[in-house]
Amino acid sequence: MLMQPFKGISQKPGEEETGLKTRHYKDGKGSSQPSGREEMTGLETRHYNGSKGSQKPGEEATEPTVAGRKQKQNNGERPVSLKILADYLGLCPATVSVVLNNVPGRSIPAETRERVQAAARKFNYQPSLLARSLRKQRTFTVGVLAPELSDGYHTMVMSGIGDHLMREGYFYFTAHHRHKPDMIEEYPRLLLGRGAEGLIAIDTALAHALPVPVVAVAGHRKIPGVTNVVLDHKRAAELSLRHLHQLGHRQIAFMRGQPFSADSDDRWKSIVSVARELGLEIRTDLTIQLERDLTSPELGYPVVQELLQKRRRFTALVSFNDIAAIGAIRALRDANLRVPEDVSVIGFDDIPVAAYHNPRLTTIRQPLRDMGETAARILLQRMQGFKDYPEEFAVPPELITRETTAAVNPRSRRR
Amino acid sequence: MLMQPFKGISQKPGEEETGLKTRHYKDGKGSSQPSGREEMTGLETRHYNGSKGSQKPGEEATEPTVAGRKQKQNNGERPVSLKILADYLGLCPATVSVVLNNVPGRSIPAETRERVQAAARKFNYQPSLLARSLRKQRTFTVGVLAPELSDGYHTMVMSGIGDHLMREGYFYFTAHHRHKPDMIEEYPRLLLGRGAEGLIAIDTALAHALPVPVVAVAGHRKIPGVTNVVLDHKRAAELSLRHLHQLGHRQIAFMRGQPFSADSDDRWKSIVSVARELGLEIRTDLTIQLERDLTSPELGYPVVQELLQKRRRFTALVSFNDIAAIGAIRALRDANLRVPEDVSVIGFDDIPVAAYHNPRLTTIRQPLRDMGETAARILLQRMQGFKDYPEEFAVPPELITRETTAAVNPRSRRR
DNA sequence: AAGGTTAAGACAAACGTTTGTCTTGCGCCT
DNA sequence: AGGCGCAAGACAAACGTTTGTCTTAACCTT
Repeated sequence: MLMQPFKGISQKPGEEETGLKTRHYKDGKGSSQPSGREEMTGLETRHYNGSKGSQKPGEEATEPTVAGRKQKQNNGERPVSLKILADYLGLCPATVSVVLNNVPGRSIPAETRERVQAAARKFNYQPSLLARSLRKQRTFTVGVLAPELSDGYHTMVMSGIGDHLMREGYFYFTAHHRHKPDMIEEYPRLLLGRGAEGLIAIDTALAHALPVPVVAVAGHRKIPGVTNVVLDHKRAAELSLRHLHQLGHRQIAFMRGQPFSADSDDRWKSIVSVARELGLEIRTDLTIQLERDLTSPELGYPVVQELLQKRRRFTALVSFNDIAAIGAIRALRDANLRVPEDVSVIGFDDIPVAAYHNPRLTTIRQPLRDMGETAARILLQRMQGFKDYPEEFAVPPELITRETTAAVNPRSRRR
Repeated sequence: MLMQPFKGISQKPGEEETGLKTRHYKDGKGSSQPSGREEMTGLETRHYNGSKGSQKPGEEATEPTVAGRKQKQNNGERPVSLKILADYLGLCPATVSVVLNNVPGRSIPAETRERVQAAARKFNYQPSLLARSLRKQRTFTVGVLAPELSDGYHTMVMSGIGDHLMREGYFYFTAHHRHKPDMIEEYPRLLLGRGAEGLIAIDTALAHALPVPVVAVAGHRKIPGVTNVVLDHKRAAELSLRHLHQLGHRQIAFMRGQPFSADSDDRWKSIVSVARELGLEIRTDLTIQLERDLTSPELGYPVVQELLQKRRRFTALVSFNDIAAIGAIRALRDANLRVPEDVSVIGFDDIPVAAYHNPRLTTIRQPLRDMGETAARILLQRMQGFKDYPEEFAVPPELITRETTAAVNPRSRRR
């Protein structure tokens, strides 16, 4: 009993420890000789150089085992740690870490290097990012906050975010808040507690900046220190209004988004501004205002019904988004108006539904996936200390011409 | 200089330390008296009982500061830790931890308790889940693996998963693999390295079980040890076929899903079985096979065109899913067939698009959100050591009757 | 007054890493 | 032979918690 076999990795019964010549990393607990270093000097060759002879290369990996002193019931079977690996190799954990991370400036002979790497493979060593994060004060993790996970808009942005983050080796927590203010308040804190080094908030009424970099996508408010990735609404308005204008439309109805949201305010302001440039009149009796919940299915239906009851003449409708446009089209059809023959309708977003709808929806495409990627990119830059970021980052939209817009029809049976 | 003020939380210039009577938690570095404990006994009142007098309640919180010896450049501004809080309170971190976690069986006087809680609030203390996780070997984190983040099917499941997990106080990492085998192999390992205690894989061709509990949703393969949450395909087939049967349809075309997927195999087997029960014939010349990529937009279009060229008579089409159904309907219309007057079409999934489509799609609803919740529930149970779980968990579908199915039309101009 | 009990909280070890510093032996130089 | 430089790797201290054990003073009992 002068020398125990290395703790932590159990030997197969067949192979004795004699051939292994492992060396103990002194940790003062496992070895039975408290001050036995001197006695062991004979064995303490710095260079471990006998393993290959006694260990057949093709041999199966022996099962790693928990190293705990008290050896609590060994189900649970913890994954093999650096320490266990080091014990097995007769090295100190630090050295193993150095090898596995290719730390520059540390000289490790090729043989040791290979030995360590082979052992890591053999035991399928997976470093604990938890421990690493704690030590390095760096988690490579960010938090993503969205109102909803089942909504096409948000998930498309998330998809872009995910693409970029994973490409850069980051992982992310997702949390959804359903626009509940207390959750919007609480989750960022929780995410930071879990080590998120940055936060992306999609379509969220964030209250304030945080002690980590924050990037918003279509943020509801402008918050100092928070970069807001938004659509270039001016360009969007130009695309849709010019399109309709070129088709001959002069009497255009408009749908406004919910109030108190920077995003929908911006959209509206841009429309007003571009309409003025084009000499188009925005009539209040042709303007309808959407209620709060923008994801409700038949969003556009009732408001357009209401509009139709006014019996005002219009040849085109600019919808706040695609969902509302679809509801609007249904309302128009139910009133025996054809789209696009009698009324042209243009949507916004280009959600996946839009291309499938019958008729296919003409719309302004928000490059949502790009916006997500952009947000992730900016966040990572800011996390690397890049200070010179814009307060707002506008992404250009695209006009997708499909089937719901057409030239004004002189023979149309309008009201 | 006999006593320094507590390190780690900087005082406002105005308020002197005299009134604070903090007590040093002995850590051997900050205090200038290495063996000065005896000399300090006069100050070492166990009960901290003078702060209220000198600290006005309404007073703003002083800014916490990094405690590091070397006091590296103090931007970065680390969040306040248990140790800092303890130093401030003149307690030991362990005690603060005990109070903040309400550890049972430890006696802490109410006054101390309140003092600690007040300080935690004051400095907005947020425990490091990282450190906690490392210590407790418990992360309250799971991983969620999906092919895609922008797809309605997957995100609806994710939404259910997220709901349940957050409700139970868990957070989760999301990773998407786009069906790439190497990522399907790699991500689970990475997720475990980050401390995930369990894994949910949606629509994924997982290769093997893992050292943590795994639950699949619509898993491609049956893997021992992995609970698979699937739709009750038998019931689904009954719902759709009985529906069409009752409407008088006898000549029915079928669309099969991609091969080598357990999920689509099960669907098909159930259809065959139920058709037999109902005495419906499944004709091979009315059966079309879908290609691999099921999320491609116009999935159903070409295959139905091909079918139509055969000039076989059929009055109804059972589609593999909603997306394909929409493509199919377009193909039918382009061939001057009306839906549902000439051909009834029934979809599968009830994706959000389905209700918006024109005509609204009759379909079999997969309770995707429920399936996600169920998967999360099962996972959590298994993580708590619950062993008695089923290998497969079937969730019942629902028939959603909308506008694309109708009774067989005797005056139909069929081919 | 001695001993026992208990309340309050300190202490230390541990979780699994990383990193700055230190030790030791070896080879080389003059 | 003494000194130097360097290669190889050990050592120890952190990162921020939690938890089992230990200490101390006060209180209680007889």
